[in-house]
Amino acid sequence: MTTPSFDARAVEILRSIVQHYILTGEPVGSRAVSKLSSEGLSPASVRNVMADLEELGYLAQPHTSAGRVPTDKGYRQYVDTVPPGRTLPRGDRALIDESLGGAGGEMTEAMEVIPRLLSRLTSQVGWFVAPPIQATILKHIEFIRLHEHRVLVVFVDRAGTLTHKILETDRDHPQAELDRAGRYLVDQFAGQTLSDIRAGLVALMAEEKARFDVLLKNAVELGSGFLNSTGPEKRLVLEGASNLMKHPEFADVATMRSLFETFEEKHRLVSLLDRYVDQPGVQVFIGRENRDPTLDNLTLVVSKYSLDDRTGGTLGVLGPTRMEYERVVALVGYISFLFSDLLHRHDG
Amino acid sequence: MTTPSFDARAVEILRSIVQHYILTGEPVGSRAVSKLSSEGLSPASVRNVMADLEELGYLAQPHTSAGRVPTDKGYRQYVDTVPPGRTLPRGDRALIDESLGGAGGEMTEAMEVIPRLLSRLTSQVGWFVAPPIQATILKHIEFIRLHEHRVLVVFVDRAGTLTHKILETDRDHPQAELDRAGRYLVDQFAGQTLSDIRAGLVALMAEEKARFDVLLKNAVELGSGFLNSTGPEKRLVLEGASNLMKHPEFADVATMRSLFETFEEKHRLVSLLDRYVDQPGVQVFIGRENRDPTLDNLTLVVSKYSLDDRTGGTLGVLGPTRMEYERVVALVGYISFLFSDLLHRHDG
DNA sequence: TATTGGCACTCGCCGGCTCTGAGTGCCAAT
DNA sequence: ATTGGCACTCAGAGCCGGCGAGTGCCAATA
Repeated sequence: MTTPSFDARAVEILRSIVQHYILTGEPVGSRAVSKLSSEGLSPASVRNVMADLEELGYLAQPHTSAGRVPTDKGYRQYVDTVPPGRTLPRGDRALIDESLGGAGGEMTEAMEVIPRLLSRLTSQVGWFVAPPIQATILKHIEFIRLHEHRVLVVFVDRAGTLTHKILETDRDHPQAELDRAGRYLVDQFAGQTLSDIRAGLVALMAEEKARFDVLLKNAVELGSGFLNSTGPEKRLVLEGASNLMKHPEFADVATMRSLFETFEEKHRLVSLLDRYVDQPGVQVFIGRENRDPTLDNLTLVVSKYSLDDRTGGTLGVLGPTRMEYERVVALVGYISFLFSDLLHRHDG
Repeated sequence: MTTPSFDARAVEILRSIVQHYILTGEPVGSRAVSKLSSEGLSPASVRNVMADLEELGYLAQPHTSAGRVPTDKGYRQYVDTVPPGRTLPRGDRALIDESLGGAGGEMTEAMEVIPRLLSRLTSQVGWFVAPPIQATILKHIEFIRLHEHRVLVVFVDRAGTLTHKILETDRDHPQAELDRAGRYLVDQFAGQTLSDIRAGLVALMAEEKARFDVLLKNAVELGSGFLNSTGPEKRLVLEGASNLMKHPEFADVATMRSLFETFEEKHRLVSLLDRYVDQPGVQVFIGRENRDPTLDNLTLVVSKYSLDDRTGGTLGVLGPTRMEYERVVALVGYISFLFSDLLHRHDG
């Protein structure tokens, strides 16, 4: 008994099988590989190699009398060896340039446009995660009186993210006072991150209270009220979930349902996706490689975009493990590059 | 041959069948009805009545050897004759009061809280449509400079709806100028509806241009820029779509998919739901009664909430035709009542 | 020694068959 | 008018057998 080999020919055959399977969705038999593969190998030879590949865990058989299907490990090998070069089709590139051409690199806009774009191009789920709110840099803050004890806080950061929140206040603040408070905070803190501002506010409040004039005191109180209630995360936008139902691998309603339930719990997804914000380049997580069991049959393609040296967010695609890896990776990479560029160009 | 009868007993039997079917989801046979029904009728007698009810279109048989199932018409009869009284369970009411108790009757908040509440209570799709933007009354408008030619407009109406939009401008406006423009518009137009404001702006612009000072001119231009691009509708929020997959009637993936695609085209749904904004009370549209073919197997429960005498929006539930009509109608009615009340109380 | 043609074998899928049981429609008896 | 009785219908589950794609293995080959 010899140990199974994983030589150049095996790699080539694996590549051929993965490509064919991605294309058709049908298990690939030795006959098909023999015809497709450039090297003129007979089905019997191919079978030997395939048996080895299966033993090594790159392929699996749905059942004895069927062809082979790539495993997660098989896909992994494939994406790792595929040249990361210029694999972006012309048409795709044109569409992206057009869609993002009019955009000005603001987060508010990107959160709508980018997931939709990704979803359309790939027929899968496109997603976008905005940077965490603590990392954003104050551009503008505004307090608007709603009723006696309720104030609407509108916060805009330098990247064009819009956040808002309703604050319950102890006493009634007239609008004029709120306007002054907003202006004071902007004068004092514009250009700083929320965590800096939080620190600054704490420092101010630690100073002897008597020295505060009423205005300053109110501004500080309202500001810290906003900061202390970070609120539920609305940083994630998903688009095209129904696309997943097109794919035969999700014919099972039960799987589908648990997947959609996951989509509805956005905060869980956000914390999953935030893990990848520090890695450069386009990352691919295939099937089980995602730690989450609901994503077992899915591949996550992630790319970070950068806001400045320290911070950024992520965007990408979620789809069945059987996806057009080369194209999707190229798409996600290009879009995140373009968006980072937009952000930097307008960051003045 | 006699014409089929639809007397009191038939009504009673129909009611019994509908209730039983709602409960179990299984076709109901004559034996079951005979046991359940208060009148001690034998299965054979019940069969006669059921045959009549089928002939009249209130019932249908999935196949010859199965029990009966209510048709849309059968459900219609049922909801029309069910007493609209106090059918709201204690627990439901408590949960609603608690969830809405902390709320202040602002649209921004309602758009999050209400659909989720409806979805949780019914295990179906909860939805909420904000009033059309033209009907809202200006409370606050704010222009924030993003870059040379891009301005973020934030608009808040009296009911607490927050709208925003990015505007491309011909020239660069410094922030100070934008602040003045915002203040001018608020001073001039606060308390008016957008359509009034539009008319007012047109009137102002019609006046001899020379008489404008620069400030006023800019304010008017920016304001009308905002008004003229109403933008895509984000008035609708849906929650709990995955709940529908729980119901066996949607085991078919194809149906499911076209339904979810409909959910993603929100503007289409909005225009569907806006039709019902003028009718008072809770309305129920069963199956085909919704003109839309994708909603053939679904029931839409709608209630208007009122913002003021003239305007309001709608909220409700979407679920399979087999739903707990009494409870859902009571829920939707109570929530819309409570929310209208909140709106009026805070409208000062 | 690597490759290949041949061949027996496996097994999912499909169509057809039967059996079962729930439920019906109808009729004659009450 | 109601009801017991009875023949009838039909979906669904379970079983069989044929088919065909694809495999593993082995002996023949270059």
